[in-house]
Amino acid sequence: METKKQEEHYLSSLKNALRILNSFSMDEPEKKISEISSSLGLNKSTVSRTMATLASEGFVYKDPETKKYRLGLSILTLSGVVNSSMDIHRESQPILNRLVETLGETAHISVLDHLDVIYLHKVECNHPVRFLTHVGRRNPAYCTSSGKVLLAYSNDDVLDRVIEKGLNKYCKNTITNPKLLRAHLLEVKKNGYASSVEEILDGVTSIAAPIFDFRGNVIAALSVVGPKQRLQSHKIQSIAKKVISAALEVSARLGYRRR
Amino acid sequence: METKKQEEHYLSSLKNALRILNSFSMDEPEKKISEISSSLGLNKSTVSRTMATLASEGFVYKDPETKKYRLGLSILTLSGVVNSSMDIHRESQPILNRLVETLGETAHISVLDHLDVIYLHKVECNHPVRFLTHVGRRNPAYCTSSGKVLLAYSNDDVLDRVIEKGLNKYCKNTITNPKLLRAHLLEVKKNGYASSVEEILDGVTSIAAPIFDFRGNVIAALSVVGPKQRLQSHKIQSIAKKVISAALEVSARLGYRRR
DNA sequence: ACCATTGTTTCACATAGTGAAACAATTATA
DNA sequence: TATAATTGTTTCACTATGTGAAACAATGGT
Repeated sequence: METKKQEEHYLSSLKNALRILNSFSMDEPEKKISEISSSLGLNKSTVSRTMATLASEGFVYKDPETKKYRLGLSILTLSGVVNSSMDIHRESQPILNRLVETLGETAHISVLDHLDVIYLHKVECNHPVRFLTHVGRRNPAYCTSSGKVLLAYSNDDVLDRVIEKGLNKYCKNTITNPKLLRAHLLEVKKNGYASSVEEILDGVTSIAAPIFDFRGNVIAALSVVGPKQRLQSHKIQSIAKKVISAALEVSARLGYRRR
Repeated sequence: METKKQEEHYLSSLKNALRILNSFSMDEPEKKISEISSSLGLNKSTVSRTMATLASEGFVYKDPETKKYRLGLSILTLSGVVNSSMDIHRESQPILNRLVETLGETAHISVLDHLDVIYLHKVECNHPVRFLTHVGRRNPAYCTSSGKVLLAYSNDDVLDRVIEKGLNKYCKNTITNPKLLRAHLLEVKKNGYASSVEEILDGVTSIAAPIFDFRGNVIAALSVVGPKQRLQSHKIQSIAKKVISAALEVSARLGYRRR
């Protein structure tokens, strides 16, 4: 008991429950008790009681047909609280709307969470061909335009940790060489925007620019995403200009004053 | 026969944590340990340990500036799973977009959760004057158009429980008489739509129609909301027609075949 | 500087959560 | 239809775990 670290005094039954919740994903949106039990290495009865408690507060829902559990509406209610209590969510809405209208492509706001980018907000375009991004989605930072912007402007140790964790080749243009990545991010910071053409997914291009808070810190990125065919290479510069100015508009609304 | 016994099997530390999470709201998006402790009647140390565990899995986040806790990004990630695993969310998107464009008002998809309506999905209009609804919001069912639609098509015992819980006069036109409410809901079912003019909030009008699944059950409502001045009484019928047909389109996409 | 307020950690204790196994309830197979 | 197999819930005994009071830290306000 003496040598145990401080982090170990987490409440284990709660920790179990949260791990169970976090194990739900797009690929596995519904699960049976036994599946959860074996995949997380928890006793059947523990899982059973945990799920019953989670259900009692609306965090999961037991489908009466399939008898599988899915995430419940309390999650949705809480996500509404998260969104509406975020200044950036509110302030970016009209600017994103306008940008989507002029460019005809989907726009996002995203932030860095650990080593990933996570999408906070999304305004979809009307094009029939769209992508399967969604609010809350995580992507590796080093192969998305928004992630690269956020890395470019964050502390060096974040980048160090990203590199230490390893650079996977997701797609043909993914930067997997640490040196090249460092050089590329310096370039991104110099240009004030990042672009990503087939670095994470075939045929997908994105362009991102930083959003600053009142202190001049980069707190988020604004990006547009679309198929390579529509966001062609020779258009990237002019689109980037629009993305940068939209991001600056959001920054201004958050109290940022350009020097 | 099972309800009472099961309550004793709930994991209390988990239940505490979930109650804490559910206590976050639009009005109280951030809280200190002591506030949580006193408002929920939990010991300081219990709350402290619970929050630490919640933070370790990203369910809350401690603002380093204010030292207050707010809901974390895991919530957003999970809400993305909830949304994307819902057929209705995906299928309604283009239809809502079109409706918002033609009517110029905000549209929602909502469902019944216990005795409340809860908004699953929202497409906002471009009007500068909008309402503070948000995805995940709960409203009493009996004084919103979508709630009335959902009540009109659900089992009698749901309505009984709503009435038993009491009909509060939220606004000048709120129906607080049980008999009148029952009669009104029969009318709603006959017409195939519901309207609500200043039943929940001053100056707010909404119009809703039911969405059916492949079995012909009503599983959600589609509604438009706007200021009384724009959604004037004499226009309601014609707007309702459009709302009904949009709702039927969504129903068709979910496999509903009109008989 | 002081006291007031809040958050974290310690500690002893009793409760509350655990796992194995029994029991139900389904579902699959013969 | 019977039988086996799989899965979910409940029981039960045990002790690990979460709890509250109080001590300790860390701030903040006056």
